[in-house]
Amino acid sequence: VSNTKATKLSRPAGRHLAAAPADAAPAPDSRLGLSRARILDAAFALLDREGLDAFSMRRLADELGVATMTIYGYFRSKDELLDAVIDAGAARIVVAEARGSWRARLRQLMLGLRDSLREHPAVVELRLERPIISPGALRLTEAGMQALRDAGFTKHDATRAFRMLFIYTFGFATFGPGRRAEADREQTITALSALPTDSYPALVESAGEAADSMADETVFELGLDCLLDGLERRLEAG
Amino acid sequence: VSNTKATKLSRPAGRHLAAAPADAAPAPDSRLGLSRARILDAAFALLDREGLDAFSMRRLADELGVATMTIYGYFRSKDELLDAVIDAGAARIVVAEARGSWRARLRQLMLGLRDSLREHPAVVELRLERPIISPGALRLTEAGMQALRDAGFTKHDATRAFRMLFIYTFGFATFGPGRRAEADREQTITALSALPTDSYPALVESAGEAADSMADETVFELGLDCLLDGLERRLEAG
DNA sequence: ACCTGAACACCGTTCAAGT
DNA sequence: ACCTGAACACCGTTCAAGT
Repeated sequence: VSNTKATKLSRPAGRHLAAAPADAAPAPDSRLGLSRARILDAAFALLDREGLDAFSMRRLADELGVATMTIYGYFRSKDELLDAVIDAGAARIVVAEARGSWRARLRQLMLGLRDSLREHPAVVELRLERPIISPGALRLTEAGMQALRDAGFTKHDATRAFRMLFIYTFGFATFGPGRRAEADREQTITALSALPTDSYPALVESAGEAADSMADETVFELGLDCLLDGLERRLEAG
Repeated sequence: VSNTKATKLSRPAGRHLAAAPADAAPAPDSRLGLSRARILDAAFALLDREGLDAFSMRRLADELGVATMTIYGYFRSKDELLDAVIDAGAARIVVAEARGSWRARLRQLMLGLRDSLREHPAVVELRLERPIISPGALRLTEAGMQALRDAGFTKHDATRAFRMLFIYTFGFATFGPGRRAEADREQTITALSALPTDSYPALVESAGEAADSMADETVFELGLDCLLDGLERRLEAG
């Protein structure tokens, strides 16, 4: 009942994976040793291994050695299953211990979130169509809100500041350098070298640097620190 | 041959929509008045109207009053068609005139990008799987690079700064308040009111503000200004 | 009760055939 | 030459039937 892939777990994947929300399908007493938890683990592994496009109920059932329709005894629909995957993914987000200044605490939280999202790209893809609020994700929000409130931000400003940091981090996980960072870098070189110098002077001049930035992981921290600079400035201005 | 939906066009949609890259399928001499441009316009309209999930080659063909396979005479595959949609979408991004300080220029550029992305959510969805470099998108990059180089950033720092702003803006378009902002706000209220006060004190205390922030459009500008603050600070520090 | 195969309404795409 | 229907290998899900 454990994940095939080694992942940072904030707590062991077990009972909370099996817990069904009130309006979800019930978990039957399986004859095949099936359970919501086991199905979710298999779904997670399949998603991490082959991505959202390759995921289907039929393939998941094959993976589990079970008829396709058997899964529908545990999850009402593909949508409900994917919602549960998100919940489980959010529960695996590492929430760092609160240490140091409000800046340091927020910085650590967002770096942890970035790392978690990088390990589960499918969760990021799924987020597109659903709001980002599940009990797991909210533990992170709680820690962030505590840091911001301790810093002196009002309730109004703290929620907006957290949301800005949260969206930035999800955005970077989505559009930042990914699995194909090196391929992206090369495609960028090709695209930029085809540009006419007279209408794209600044870009042609910096073509090498621009291509490198496509694979540059430190851009995340640059943006994060800039956001924190801005918050600090607003805090000082009152 | 014009779009059914009124959109900000940086230049009229016409010939550039029909132009095929070197490795794309050729555009035949149609008997039905079909062309790459007409197919792209229909695809754009369908995507904007019903979203990526509802989009299919069969539905697009229906829309055009044509057999499904006819489209394959103009685009080799669904993938090639969607790539062309992205190119056309990127070409529609409004690039503001360069006016005022470097800060003001970058700010305007990113607000224009945000507006363009909001009008074509499907383009954002498509971006997930492809690198963000097409001639249309690069006009924006060129304008941004000019502002940053004028400000005094090195080639290296300017590319990283632009990428950070670009990713932030795409992230906001993806994860920020969308069509269902009000629904998200309400779902958030529900989720937060179910939290136990003792383990989520900061969040429960700010539940109302947190829910409001889900639909708050001004968070985009808060983050943008924070990022620009950070850049300014780095510029002054040298 | 838990599990399953057949069937339905969809996909993208190949391929041979129409005009 | 441009266009098309049938066919293939896939989907998610319903529904009636197996054990």
